[in-house]
Amino acid sequence: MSDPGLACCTPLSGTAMSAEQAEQVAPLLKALADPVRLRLVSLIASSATREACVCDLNDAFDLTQATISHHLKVLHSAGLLDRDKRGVWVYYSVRPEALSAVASLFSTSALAPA
Amino acid sequence: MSDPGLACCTPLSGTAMSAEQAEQVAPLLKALADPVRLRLVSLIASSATREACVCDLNDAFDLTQATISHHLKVLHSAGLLDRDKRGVWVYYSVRPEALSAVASLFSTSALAPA
DNA sequence: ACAGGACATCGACGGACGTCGATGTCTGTA
DNA sequence: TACAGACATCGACGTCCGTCGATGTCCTGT
Repeated sequence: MSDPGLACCTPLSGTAMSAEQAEQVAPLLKALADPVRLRLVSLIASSATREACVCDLNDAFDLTQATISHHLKVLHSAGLLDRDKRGVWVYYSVRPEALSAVASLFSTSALAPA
Repeated sequence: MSDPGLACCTPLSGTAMSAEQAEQVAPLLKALADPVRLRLVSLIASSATREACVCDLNDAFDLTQATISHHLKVLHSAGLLDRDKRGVWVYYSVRPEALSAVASLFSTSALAPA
């Protein structure tokens, strides 16, 4: 709200991300913005079968089973992981669409570095 | 920690992200995991000169100047924004290295969708 | 039917987060 | 030198987050 003749800079070109788009993507980033959850997704994504059962994920961390279950729930609620119960075990797999939705933020959208 | 003969799945191939790498990138994601901060970075990155002064950024939101200043500080502390005071005004610009560090997560690392 | 294991849920606790009004600091101008 | 404006900092408030122990639910083998 500066004086017209005293502008400090050009008034921000209009190709930036919309507020709605930001509100949509931020929860995905928030779900990933934790070291444990980041490693969880990475462990599942780098698995040979692109999925992993909770028991093996538990063993990869020095955390309680309740805590790992909580983090998996957060990732699942955010739409980043799929959940598949097979018998006694539960298998989580990554949702490529969700991950690429975040990836496109940094390549094609207004956040592209170049 | 299941019985050897009773494994529920292969014990997670070893190409996943390290704990140290996760601890390093998570703060960057946490800084971006907010709608306001996401728009701030987008506004600055999409600006013609790749920078923006705080006064214009203030006008783009229905938030207090103190709140915007706080968000800019968070982004700056995370290494995502550069700060340059020129006279009365302060100009923020994106740090391409930081942004591409996050971008590489989703393209080349263990989080790549394909 | 029963026992045991895999996983989810609950309740609680300490700490971090987003926002605000008020105030401080610095810079250019009258 | 005094003033006004741009931006940062401070202190406070309510809310959300990460973690835990305890408990619940569901499945499988005996």
